[in-house]
Amino acid sequence: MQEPPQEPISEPSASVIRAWGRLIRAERTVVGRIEAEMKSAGFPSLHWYDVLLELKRGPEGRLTPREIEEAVLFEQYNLSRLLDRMESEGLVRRIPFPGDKRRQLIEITEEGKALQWRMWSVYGAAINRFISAKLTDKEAGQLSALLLKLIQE
Amino acid sequence: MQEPPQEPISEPSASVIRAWGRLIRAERTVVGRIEAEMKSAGFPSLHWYDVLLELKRGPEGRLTPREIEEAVLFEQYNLSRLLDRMESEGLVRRIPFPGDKRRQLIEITEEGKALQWRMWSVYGAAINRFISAKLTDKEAGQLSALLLKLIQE
DNA sequence: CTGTTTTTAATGCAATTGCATTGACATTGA
DNA sequence: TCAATGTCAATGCAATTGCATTAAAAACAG
Repeated sequence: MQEPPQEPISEPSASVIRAWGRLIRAERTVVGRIEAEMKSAGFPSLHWYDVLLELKRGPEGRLTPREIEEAVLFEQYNLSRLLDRMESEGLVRRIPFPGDKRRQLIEITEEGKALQWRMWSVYGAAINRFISAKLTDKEAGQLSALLLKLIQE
Repeated sequence: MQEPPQEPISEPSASVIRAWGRLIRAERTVVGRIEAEMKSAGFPSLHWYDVLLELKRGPEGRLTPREIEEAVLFEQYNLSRLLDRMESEGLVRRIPFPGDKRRQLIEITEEGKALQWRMWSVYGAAINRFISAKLTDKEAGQLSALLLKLIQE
């Protein structure tokens, strides 16, 4: 078996590799802890919260699925089905998009707003416990700035 | 409907909330980009890579499932099934744990080592493109230090 | 010892996610 | 105008993940 000629690989630096590993690990750790709190308080997952919050912030509590998708970085098909479930729980409703029959508007219901509010009391407390307790405000600012660089472009 | 008396909620600070949002978003963004590269190069997901790398580092290329679990933060049942799939691809094998019939040792095969190596050439390049290109080494070090604080305790 | 508790890994079944495709409509360009 | 292309959302089906439980073995307590 003949190996194809190998490109010379320029290794990422040790500090970059370490940062990458920590990013993965920190995300899993903190999400895991917070999700566990949400679940034990009887709430659905943070994905539901993300959608509810985006909608609540949107004009008249409405966004198109595309807009939600971009805001929360879900796959189109996953969002489509998540909205099915949320609609069947009465948290959102689908309404026609004026002037374009392909699109639709997702509107948060009063029940949806109420759930977002109730979830926040647990979610905010969890963020305090798992983030505020670990970082000063200044450090949080530094972290934000660094992560922003990763997101950009 | 009578609301139960509400605890006074101490809101997380704006900078903490922003850092938290960015952590989620940065992780999704970078994982998404890197996973896409791995997939288009015909490789399995990074979860497979994580397991292969841990095993390769372990003594004689062997670890117990518990050890892997702790290293990569997967759920026990997910790891159990992931190992099934990896075993059926010939990447790892399960061998008895001497002196404890509950446990087992997972051993990476030559094929597993080869796959880890081939994946790294793509993975490392992706890390370069999506992280090294965005952060200096110094910034990567700062990021690591901040994320470490989140993981600890 | 022997019964109880704990640890380790697997598994049945439900829920979710991923992949590929489809259907409906809108937009573009000759 | 109308064919070709692009956009938006849904869906069939496979793969994976989550949840609850189980089985087997080890550790522990009296």
